[in-house]
Amino acid sequence: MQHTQEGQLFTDIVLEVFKLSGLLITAGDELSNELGLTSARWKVLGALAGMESPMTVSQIAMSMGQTRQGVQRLSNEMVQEGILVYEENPYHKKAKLVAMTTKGKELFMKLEQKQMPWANAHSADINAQKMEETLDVLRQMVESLKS
Amino acid sequence: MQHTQEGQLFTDIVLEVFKLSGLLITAGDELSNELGLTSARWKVLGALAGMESPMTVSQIAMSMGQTRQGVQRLSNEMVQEGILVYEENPYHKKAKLVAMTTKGKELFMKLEQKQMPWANAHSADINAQKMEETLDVLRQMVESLKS
DNA sequence: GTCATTTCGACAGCATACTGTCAATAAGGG
DNA sequence: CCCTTATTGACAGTATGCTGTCGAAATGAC
Repeated sequence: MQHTQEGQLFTDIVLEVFKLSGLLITAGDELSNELGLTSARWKVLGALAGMESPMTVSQIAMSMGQTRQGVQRLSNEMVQEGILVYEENPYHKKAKLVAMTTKGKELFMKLEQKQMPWANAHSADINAQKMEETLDVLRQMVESLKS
Repeated sequence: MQHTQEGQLFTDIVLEVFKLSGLLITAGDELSNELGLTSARWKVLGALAGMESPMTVSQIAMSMGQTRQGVQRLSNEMVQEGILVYEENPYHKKAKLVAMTTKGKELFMKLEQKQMPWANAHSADINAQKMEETLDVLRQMVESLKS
């Protein structure tokens, strides 16, 4: 068996995604570390900020594409530090809802203020139409791998 | 400061790359585990296979976009298991050259035979031209983040 | 209402990958 | 040749994220 043309491109993209992911985690850590956060915690805040209503740990994990155990560990630590708070869930007594505290919301706003110029600078020379198509391809790959 | 159009797309791509990377590592582990390997070790073999001549640990790490310490750990374990072997480096007495053993080469061939149909299947419904552009965008992002 | 199934929090264990540090070695400039 | 600098291997510590397991609780079918 040989790679099809698409299969070879797919494989090349896979290798590039591995490299890029490592660089992005490092960059995210650098952007967030002076606020006492990391890439992983930032992503939890981002998941919460992207929704109007608070979510359970499982729902956050689902939206991040990770396991609930990992998110549980992060959110427990962030509750300890006063960034998040567990609220009673009227629909489920055991699965508490995770919400940002005022401190958490302030942190996330500061992070966004640092992330925006960073993202703008690193994307200035990249064609927007090609980025749209990139996003589309990546989403297709995610969808294909989820099943 | 607000996101530019490109900055917003860049940010969306970043989040999708995080998701995809996790799924790909899991998929790679599944493909390789019955051969006693993992995604990380597979990548080391891939780096070696992509070059004609053997490389040092530092060179492998550089090509993988990782730190030499991590690759050193992986390669030490793989030497223990007879997959890799350290050879004397005529140009540097301390930095040994890493090479695949016969067993390592056989493993990598078997991995490729499993990876190809997997890649072909998951890419069959994705437009090749769009994948070319995706690869191009990802490489631009990697380049932008390296500096 | 009862019971099987699912979900949830917690914990343990493992693999990956980062940083920092250290001593030993190698490389290069004077 | 000597001495500063860079590279290398090894080790420790930390963070992330996976799997698996467990008991408790919630859910849903009947």
